[in-house]
Amino acid sequence: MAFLSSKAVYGLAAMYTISQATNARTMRVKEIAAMTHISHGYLEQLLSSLRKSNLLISTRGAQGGYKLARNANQISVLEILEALEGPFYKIDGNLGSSAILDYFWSDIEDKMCTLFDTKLSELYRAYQPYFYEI
Amino acid sequence: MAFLSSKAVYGLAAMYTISQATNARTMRVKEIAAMTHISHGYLEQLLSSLRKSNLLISTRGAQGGYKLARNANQISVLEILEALEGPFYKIDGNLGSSAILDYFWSDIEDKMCTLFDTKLSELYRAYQPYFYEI
DNA sequence: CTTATATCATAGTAAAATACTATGGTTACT
DNA sequence: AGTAACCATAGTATTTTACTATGATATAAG
Repeated sequence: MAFLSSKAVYGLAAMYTISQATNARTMRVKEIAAMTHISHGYLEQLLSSLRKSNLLISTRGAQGGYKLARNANQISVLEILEALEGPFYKIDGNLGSSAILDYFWSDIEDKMCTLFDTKLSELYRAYQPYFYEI
Repeated sequence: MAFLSSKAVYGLAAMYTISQATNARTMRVKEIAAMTHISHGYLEQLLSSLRKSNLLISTRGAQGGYKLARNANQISVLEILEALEGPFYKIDGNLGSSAILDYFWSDIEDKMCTLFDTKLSELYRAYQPYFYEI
């Protein structure tokens, strides 16, 4: 049971890569693809979705590319996931439902959102310490 | 983005229904299907998976049916989900990976497991209070 | 003004997963 | 023997996934 598609993992990898660009310079799809090992054509589609969700700004033509639309501390992982896979929801309707289970699932839904409420800028800070423990 | 399939929701609904049976009596698929509004044929498949994962015990023939294999306080929601959808994992391989993001995703994986580490017996107790608040 | 370099938009597609239905077999109580 | 249940497997329409392919459009540089 994969709880995420590669789209989500790719998307976060791309966003993280762009967020690490020096001086917030624009990065070309080709560069991002090389760094993340995501296929160029597919990556273009993902970045396009992220742009349409106002998480990225693009410049066309030579010397063009992508950069973050907002500061990395104002973009959450949840926003990235939802931009690529649509808003979080359990499943359609109240399948096999009972009131108790409806409360349980809606509680899970809330906690899932909380789980992914991490800002792009926090990733490096939060997980960097692990490197020194090994 | 549905973070769960109907299989998981159906499966928990069925397990919860069985757990609520008086005196731990066996319940027929037909009964469970009627109570949960899950198609009889499909439900049979789900219950079969749950039995193969040692969460249910079945009796064949007339007066047969299903009952919990263990006490409801020894069966977690996570076990039910994994019985139906296979073990939790992010996605295959290290797609678009960086060390930072690998740590992030494995952290998420742990937290997801914690999230679903609720026992069947706790569902009623944990969510019952909400009924009095409305 | 042309050319090279980018993104942008859309269509197609193979493979897998989902959510079932259908059919017949096996077991066990009466 | 008959009937009521679970058991096992196969089939299937629909949707999603993870791409590839093609060409259009915009912009900077020469």
